[in-house]
Amino acid sequence: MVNPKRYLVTAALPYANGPLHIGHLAGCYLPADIYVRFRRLEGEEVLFICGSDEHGAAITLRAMKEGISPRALVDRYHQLFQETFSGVDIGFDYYFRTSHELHHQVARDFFLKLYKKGEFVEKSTEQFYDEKAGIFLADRYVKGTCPECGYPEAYGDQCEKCGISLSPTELIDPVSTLTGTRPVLKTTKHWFFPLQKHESWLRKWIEEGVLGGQQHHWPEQWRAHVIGQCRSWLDGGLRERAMTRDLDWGVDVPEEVPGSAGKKLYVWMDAPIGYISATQKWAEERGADWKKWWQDEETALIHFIGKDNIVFHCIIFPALLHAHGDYILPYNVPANQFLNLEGDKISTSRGWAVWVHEFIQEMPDRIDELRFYLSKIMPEHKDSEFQWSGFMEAVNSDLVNNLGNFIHRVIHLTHRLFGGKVPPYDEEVAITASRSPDELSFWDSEVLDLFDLADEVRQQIHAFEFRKALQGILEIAARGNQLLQFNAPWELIKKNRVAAETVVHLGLLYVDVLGLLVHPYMPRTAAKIRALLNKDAIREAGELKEAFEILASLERSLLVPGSAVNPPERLFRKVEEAEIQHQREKLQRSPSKADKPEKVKPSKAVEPMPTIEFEDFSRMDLRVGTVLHAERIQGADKLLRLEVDLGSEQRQIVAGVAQQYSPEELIGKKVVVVANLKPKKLRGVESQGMVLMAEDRAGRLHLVAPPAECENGARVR
RNA sequence: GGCGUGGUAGCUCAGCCGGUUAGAGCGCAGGAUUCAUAAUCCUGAGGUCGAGGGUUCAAGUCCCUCCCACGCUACCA
Repeated sequence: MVNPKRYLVTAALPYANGPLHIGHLAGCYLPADIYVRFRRLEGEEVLFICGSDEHGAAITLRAMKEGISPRALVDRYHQLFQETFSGVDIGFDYYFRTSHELHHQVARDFFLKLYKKGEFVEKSTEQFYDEKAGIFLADRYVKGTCPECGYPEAYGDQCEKCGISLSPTELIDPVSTLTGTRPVLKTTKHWFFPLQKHESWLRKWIEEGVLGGQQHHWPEQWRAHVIGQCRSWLDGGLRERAMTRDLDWGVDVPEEVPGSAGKKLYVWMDAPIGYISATQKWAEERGADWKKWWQDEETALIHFIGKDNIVFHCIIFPALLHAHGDYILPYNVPANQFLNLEGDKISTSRGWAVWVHEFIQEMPDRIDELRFYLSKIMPEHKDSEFQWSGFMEAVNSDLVNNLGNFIHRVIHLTHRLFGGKVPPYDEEVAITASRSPDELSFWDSEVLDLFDLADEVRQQIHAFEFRKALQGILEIAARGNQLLQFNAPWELIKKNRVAAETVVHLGLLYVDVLGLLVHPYMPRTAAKIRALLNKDAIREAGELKEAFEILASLERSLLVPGSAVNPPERLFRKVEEAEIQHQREKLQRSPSKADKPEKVKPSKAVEPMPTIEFEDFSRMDLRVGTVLHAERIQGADKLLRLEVDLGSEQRQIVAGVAQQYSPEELIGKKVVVVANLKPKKLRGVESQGMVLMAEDRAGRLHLVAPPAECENGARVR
């Protein structure tokens, strides 16, 4: 493709279990919105799609906590999202939701097609099952004590205290969060998508931009961290991934698939299909064609996301789309990094965030200012930080002093010197160049200068460099200020009226161009600028393209001499210290500090564990053994494979002590072994027991050594 | 632990394929100016380019090691 005919732009589907914060906005919604608006100003055909992601275990869990149905929870956030987006002028063409019946249908069809093509592998695995509730438990439904740090509220997929990722079977004393009962392991069947089968074409597509022998896109236009992340996945070897779950809230696995009862699509398969279903819904409502957006090679699909989503949008979803066969693949995935807040990570659970819906309520007249500041600090290539003092500085110096004041200045001069009418311009009269007070210039070269500056902005947007483009816009305003400063039309008019007229006309031209360029970032401000100049409201229908053509042709100005200009109006108001102080205090009042689970150092005292019955203890079969053989396990830097003599038998045991003990050190050592522990595979090697270790203050492990006189197989009790 | 991205003036960041005294904006200091929302314009001070090695006539810019931040991922039974 390489030269797209139209653009299908998506922004990550927000997950309906919490409100939106500024990080979400800066991460993908704002850049997507800016991109879409800019492309439309250039007359391109664009469709902008998004919607609420409403399935998954976390939503059921959250709903249960609040004592409401998942439906009610999802409805609440869907509503809030829509209000929030429209409150900050994120202008989706269609905002859908994955709980909608049409989406279910589309997702099921998608799955069924892959199933029929034989793209899945069926596999049975053991998973925790809640006998009381009668359902299988997703990882997050299982809670227990973290084997790493002893935190008693760890989830089956991760401990929120120490951050280690877990599998539910690793938890000590696992408990179902649904019923509080102890879950049992049970076999369940799932459909897996073998990503490894797609590795070679994925690599070519990502690294060279080549798909099916054709140049699909230019990889150098993709961000470094996006490609890097993908390469890291590819190099690490792709694996099969389960595409289904045992859940009761989500998209059903199609009934045509045998054994589908009770199975739902994995949310990460379900959600991106939402982009497709949303497009279909949009098309259905206005009798448009959705296929050209998803099936025409000349459509550029662009996913705006945060960096945590890269693998899904660059590897898994494209692989699914490709396997399906009917769809185009993303043209670019401009993922942003993360936005921090006042020195700390934004955290929904800790309440360390600036909520967008609250901002809208508290500062309803500062929406453009928020969009501006977030654009200015957008984490395009690395994490960045939102600071209220930064917000104040940016608004006051960039918007009030530079941009706002310049526009006000020009409009004011037009009224003061020329009775509020656009003055004529003279191509022959010499004026001082805006670029330097020592250079003479003329109309043509000044117009072309302006054109060049604006064109630079254009190119930056095309390259997804929204910060640079914004800088370029501010530079245009600064250039405008220089033009006025160097020529001083308020003085010049006394000696050379024609020159003064030309300078002010040029100033108005700057204002007009700024009005257009600023629109994607600050649509409200752009509307005010248009109104000042008495121009039609921006309809995002090629206005910029037209303006560029006129400027480049030098045949006429964008403004008609003699036409009226409205009286100056303030575009921006300074932010006072008190305003941001209020916001800072609000942030400090958040539950954040108190609740923040501190990262535990290994030296931390181990908390006492609950009392157990004697029988609980006696169920353990502890034996004395001798290490006969020890060796490293390939690809594992913490694991050793041990062969231990337990008297009556030899066992293979995997121990995570490679960093403290070398294999040689262990051979011949007497150890205490838990002999009746259920075997488990670690790094592909089965471990038939566990060697007891004591942990010292630094977290290092030491063998628990039985007395030398005990023989192998002796019981420990 | 592995991988990825980043670590450049007080702050926010540019610096592509290595090449003269390392740049911009904000902030700060001095000056000019008064048409404008005490705005603008000019000038200036400020950096051993995360640390340490190496390659080269020449290195923020390439290579190695290490440290820090963030993300992804994984095997401490």
